[in-house]
Amino acid sequence: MTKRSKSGKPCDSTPVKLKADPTADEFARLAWAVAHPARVQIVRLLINREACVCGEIVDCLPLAQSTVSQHLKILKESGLIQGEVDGPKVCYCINQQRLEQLKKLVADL
Amino acid sequence: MTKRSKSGKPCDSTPVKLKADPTADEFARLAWAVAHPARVQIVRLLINREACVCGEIVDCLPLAQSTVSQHLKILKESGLIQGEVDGPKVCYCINQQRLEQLKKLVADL
DNA sequence: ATCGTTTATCGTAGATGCACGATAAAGAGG
DNA sequence: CCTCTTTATCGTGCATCTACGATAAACGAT
Repeated sequence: MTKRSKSGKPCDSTPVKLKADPTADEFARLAWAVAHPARVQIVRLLINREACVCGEIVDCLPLAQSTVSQHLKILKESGLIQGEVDGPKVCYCINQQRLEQLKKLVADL
Repeated sequence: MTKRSKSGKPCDSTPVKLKADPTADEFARLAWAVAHPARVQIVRLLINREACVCGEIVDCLPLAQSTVSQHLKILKESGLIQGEVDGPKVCYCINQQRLEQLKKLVADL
């Protein structure tokens, strides 16, 4: 039942159910954040600092302002980006730490 | 005239919309494939075990066989895994090339 | 205070995802 | 032939995503 170091079988058929893996959940959460073309483009825009204010991002995408705002909210909830209020505008930027976490999770696959 | 004239052709700047980015679409496609905890676990399982028949994967997850089969189908359609028929069973394995593509896309963010 | 700008949220409609059980399809073996 | 095993697919219910326009909220400027 516990981990065993069998040395013979190439395909160990230990019938162990994978428990709810917090790492898998976190992975899925981050992956899901960038699982839409618009969100990928937003993330890239912010990484390259080609845009940061919400309005600029809206102008770069062929989507309505409300739709972009929804995508920004999803990205913000995932932790990948964060917004800072600047007067009536909101300036978004990448959360580098979170981005690195995503990169590490994928690289360690 | 709150809106920019569209009937006439002023030389005013058209906002630079991002063209449909095939890379972003591809990125989103691959990210979507691993945007669910069960699929993350399946991918990890296949990476660590080299190959597994469908039944073993089902035994490892707290999901119905039909549900697992759906997840396998999604992963297969993304190209991340591939299945090989072996008698009545189907042996799944990672598509290393596709996995590397995902890693590169994320690493190059 | 009022106006104009900027952004978030609401409400809605259609599409899709996810889970399950039931059933079909394919092959091995008696 | 029939039966068992294994996997894929079907059908369904429920939830969520995605898109939009309309509206609210926050803020600077007049």
